[in-house]
Amino acid sequence: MIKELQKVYKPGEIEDRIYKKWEEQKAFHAEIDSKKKPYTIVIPPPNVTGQLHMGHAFDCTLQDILIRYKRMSGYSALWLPGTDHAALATEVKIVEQLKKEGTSKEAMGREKFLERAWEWKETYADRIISQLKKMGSSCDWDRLRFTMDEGCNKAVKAFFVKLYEKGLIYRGERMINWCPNCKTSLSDAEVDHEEMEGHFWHIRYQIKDTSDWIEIATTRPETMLGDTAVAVNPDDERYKDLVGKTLILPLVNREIPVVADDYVKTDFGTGIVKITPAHDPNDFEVGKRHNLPIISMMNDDGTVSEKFPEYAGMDRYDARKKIVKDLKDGGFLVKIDSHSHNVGTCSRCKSVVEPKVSTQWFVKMKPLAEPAIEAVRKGDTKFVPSRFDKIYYHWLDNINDWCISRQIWWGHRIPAFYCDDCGDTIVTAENSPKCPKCGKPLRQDEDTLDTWFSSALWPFSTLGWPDKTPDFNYFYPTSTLITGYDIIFFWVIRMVFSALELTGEVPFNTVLIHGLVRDEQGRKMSKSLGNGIEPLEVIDSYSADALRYMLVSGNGAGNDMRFDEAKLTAARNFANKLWNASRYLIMNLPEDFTPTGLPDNLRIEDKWVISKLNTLTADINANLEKFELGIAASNLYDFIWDVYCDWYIEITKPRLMSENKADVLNILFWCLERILKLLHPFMPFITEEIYSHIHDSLIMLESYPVFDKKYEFTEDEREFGKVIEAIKAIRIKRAEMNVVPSVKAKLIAETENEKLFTDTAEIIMKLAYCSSVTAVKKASDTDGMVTAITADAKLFIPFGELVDREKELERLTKEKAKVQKDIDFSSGKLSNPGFTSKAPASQIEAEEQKLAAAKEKMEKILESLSLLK
RNA sequence: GGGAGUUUAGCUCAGCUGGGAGAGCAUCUGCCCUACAAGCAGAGGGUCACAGGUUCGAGCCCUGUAACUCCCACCA
Repeated sequence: MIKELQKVYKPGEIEDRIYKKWEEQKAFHAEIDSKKKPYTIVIPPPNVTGQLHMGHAFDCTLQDILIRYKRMSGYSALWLPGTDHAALATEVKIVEQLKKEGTSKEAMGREKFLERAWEWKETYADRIISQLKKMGSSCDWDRLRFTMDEGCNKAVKAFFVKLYEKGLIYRGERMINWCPNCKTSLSDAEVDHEEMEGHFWHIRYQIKDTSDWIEIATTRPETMLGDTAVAVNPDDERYKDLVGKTLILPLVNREIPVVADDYVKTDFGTGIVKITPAHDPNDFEVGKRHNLPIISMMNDDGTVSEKFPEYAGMDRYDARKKIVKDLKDGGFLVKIDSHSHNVGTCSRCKSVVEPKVSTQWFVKMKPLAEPAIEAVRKGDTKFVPSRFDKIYYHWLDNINDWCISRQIWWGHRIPAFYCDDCGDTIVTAENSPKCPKCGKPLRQDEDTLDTWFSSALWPFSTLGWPDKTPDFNYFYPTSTLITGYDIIFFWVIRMVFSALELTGEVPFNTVLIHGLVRDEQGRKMSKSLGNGIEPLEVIDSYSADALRYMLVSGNGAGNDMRFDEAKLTAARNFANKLWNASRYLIMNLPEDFTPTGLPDNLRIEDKWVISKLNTLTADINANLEKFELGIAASNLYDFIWDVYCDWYIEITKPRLMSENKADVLNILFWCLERILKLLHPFMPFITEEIYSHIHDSLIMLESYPVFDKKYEFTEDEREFGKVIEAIKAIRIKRAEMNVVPSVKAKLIAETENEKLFTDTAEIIMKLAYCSSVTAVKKASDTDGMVTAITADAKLFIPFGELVDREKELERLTKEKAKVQKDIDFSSGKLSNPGFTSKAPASQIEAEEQKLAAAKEKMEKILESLSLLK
């Protein structure tokens, strides 16, 4: 039953209704089906820290296009959704919120705090899910997951226990990044490096029992409290005698040795370095080599330790000021230079992080990294675009052990237990284990795991691992991972090495990398700049289809894209165009129309459009397979707007108004169906809505069109192209002479191809505003007529009185020159032995055809010129 | 200090394995032609950053230069 479309396209009401319909019919649900091949995408789980931004909108659009395409192409297509607990990021947000309420997590206690966190999670996860739905995401909501749900917890414990048992997880005292504000350790990846203007404080230390001094330079003078040595390069002639001497540390009066170490550069600073093993990773290494004591001068919150009563409890920066002042007063400060240097900051709270020696849990990375490098090298996992494998390799080649323990509450508690009686450490997946020796209850480690420890398992923990579930067996490994280049090293590498370790397979075959969405000035969208654009607001004013189309069209894979209001308008207009084109056909269809497919006797213009649509179908499929979604999107735009609407619909108008229109209706119907299906992954809502007016079934569950040889009409396509060329030539002529469309004129077409022009006379009349078309081999009585020239025809129009002979002469001369250039170019190419001997035959043939066409055109121009004179 | 990306029409950007430069917006001209003025028909506008090289042929491949952007890195 055919149902009319409303006159005005109103996406708002349509989109919500359509989404509900999909959900009600369980259209997103993927079944295990042995007759189908699986295609799996796991969503990069958005953090439950807030709502979705434009980057998420981009990310989920790409995923939805691919999953809809694959679903329609006969795969059992699973898009598995979920959210990430985002341990530290979320905890920081909640702590902020508590602060506003005048309380703190310490005041609340762990249990109450976690209750609060779960409430937070519910709120934000719901919001994120509803936003994903707004975008049209066809996720299998029956399989919705969360990184801290039961299944993920089980996977995390299994992972931890396995690595521990293999000796790949260990606990130890190492130099780590410490955030004094969040009061937790951080991994290297969670530290941002910022260039900051700072100072170089030159301080002098006295050599014991002498009146000699040495001068050192430091950017962090407060750490001198923890100095346990001073180092020089062993090859530095200047300080040869100094090695082995003892110095008196100013203010503290501690005696410290001078040691020789290669780490010190002779050409930087004074060539003498203060060594503070507790507060600098390099110094820590130096300290190890020289057996230096580690003296920590700072508390976990960034205040000075009680060991230094003068400064105890002072914030690190206040202490710095006072220490500098005291050094100055004591005559120890030589000078202060300006110096810009890189400072590590906490990626969550932006505080300056402190290197700190601390007992933490680590993953030994080298043995895990090697197979991960190998997997990409072998091509088991491919990056698209391929250049991104460099980031991947670079990170893995230089990887250090991964600090996984965090001193926060929101997250997976580390499955390690300690017996206070016998001092044993037990790592187990059990919930309340007893000490195997003394049988006493054990104390669980207070710390939680880095959030990436659980997201590393996402592609398989969500499918049931560690159990061999039917889902896991069928849908794993997943097919394509889609994510931004900014989290390759956070997430992608961790998924690859954990998958290889735990499942023995790569987690996905392809990683499709996309860029960032920037604002209209090209800046990164961020909260602090306030330049973020809300996807929901865009959807309200332009529709989700338009947003999706805007995000995906015309941008190169892996490149950043600029948010562009004009592009959004264009996308909205495109949707509107499709709406109206569909509405036009539907209103011409009888209510009881039943399509009978393409008729047997197709006209040349029908074959033209069918053949072009067939080629488009091939191109779209090919581009989607290559992940060239942007190209596929613009291919569709061009075909729908230009070929289908502006040409074919216009061409068929006369036939549609005639008595015998069953054939043309069927052809138009066939084209529209195919167009809607091809476009559906890109603009799911509008295509589904239109489809519902011509069919009872869901378009999203129909088959995706594929190229079919029987719809290929190369010859007719080319022939009809000549008619189009003639129509364009006449239109140009009329435009030049300012003849309005309402003024029709007789047309005489002088051509070798009379039949073509006779057969298409009606079309030419309509589109080139003619009252009649006469095709002849040789025209007579054309004196004073206007001529439009194509390679295949000379077109005469009786606008003699409108012709300015001078102008016409000028125009023809110009065109002659242009065609002459073509002839020169082509014949030059063809007479070049290099070209004719080396170029492919098809290329040469094409060039010959071009030359012939240009020559024919030239003849006609010359003829017209001679008539004018 | 290493690495990557970008540089194409006034603006924002496409351009797949090398075969006479494209789109949208903007500008100009003319159109309500019974789907669409969120539209239709036309027009103008580019030494494809620069310099070399490879090739019969380069926006595309190679080398170098410049500008901008980003990522990584423990020079105190």
